[in-house]
Amino acid sequence: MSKHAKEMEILKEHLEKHQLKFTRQRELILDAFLKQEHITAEEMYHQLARKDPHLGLATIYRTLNLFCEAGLAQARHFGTQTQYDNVSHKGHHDHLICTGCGKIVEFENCDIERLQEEVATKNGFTITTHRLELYGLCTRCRH
Amino acid sequence: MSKHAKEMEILKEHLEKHQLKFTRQRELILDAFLKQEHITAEEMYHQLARKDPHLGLATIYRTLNLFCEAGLAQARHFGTQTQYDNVSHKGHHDHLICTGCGKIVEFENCDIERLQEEVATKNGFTITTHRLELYGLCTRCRH
DNA sequence: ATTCTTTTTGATATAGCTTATCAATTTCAA
DNA sequence: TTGAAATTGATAAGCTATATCAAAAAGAAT
Ligand SMILES: [Mn+2]
Ligand SMILES: [Mn+2]
Ligand SMILES: [Zn+2]
Ligand SMILES: [Zn+2]
Repeated sequence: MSKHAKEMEILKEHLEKHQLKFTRQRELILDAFLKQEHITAEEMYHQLARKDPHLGLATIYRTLNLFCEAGLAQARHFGTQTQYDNVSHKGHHDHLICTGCGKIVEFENCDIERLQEEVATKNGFTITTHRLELYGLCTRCRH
Repeated sequence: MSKHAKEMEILKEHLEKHQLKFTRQRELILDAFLKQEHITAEEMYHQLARKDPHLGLATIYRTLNLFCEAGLAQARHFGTQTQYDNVSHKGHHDHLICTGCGKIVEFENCDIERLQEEVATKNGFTITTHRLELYGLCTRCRH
């Protein structure tokens, strides 16, 4: 049984349901993706260039977006770059981002989530999504 | 005394301090900017085209970025578009954004801010900036 | 295994938004 | 009034992501 059997199964189910095909590229990209917590399309492109020099950048983008539709990934826009977040094994969370070294730390805070709902209700809004990012310096970069 | 005398003064002080010049375009753009809470460069371009059809889009961008440096504006990236936020008369705040009609509501919540600091400290981070946006539907768009 | 339809891929063009370039113009201090 | 320095407007270029399209691959049916 492969290391990423469960996620591979989720992908295959999504593919079947939408009459899409299982390809060598999709398998390759999923394997690489699941080894990371957060990765950009560009990083993945360079990383996979070693395994398959002919893999196109457009295919990387298309496939990562496919993973988003299948619920395995989420696109996150941090600063200027777009990180694809491997959410196959985790629930909702927000991020701390170090502007020094690029380190990303995930966190969950129910109190903040609850206060957000309160703010929305007070203003007559119904929240569908939100975005909370804390930018700063990590311990190492502060020194 | 002009309606935007105070802000005009802030701009002039910034210009002097940085050996920049006070121009007709900067005055025109500041006047238009201060009438809005949030505006995109593109919107401002079209709005001012009536008053001065020769005003270039690059000048709009340059000038709005100048206002950011002078502390009169802040660039905010909501969804795909960049809104310039008129912060001349207000302190820190976050936003509720209606994905139906584009309405933007500002809010301040000390409890959320405090919890953010807590989260950062717990993870060894020192926050320099943050970003909190709540996306959803306003009362009108929900019906 | 072969055929055949549909989807996918890779190379590249294009889009959308913002900044860079640069000659001509304007500002403003001397 | 003069002249150095900054600004402007038109447009090219940069950057990231998507669109295009002919060739290739997938996979169901035979
Ligand atoms: Mn994450
Ligand atoms: Mn605002
Ligand atoms: Zn760091
Ligand atoms: Zn609305």
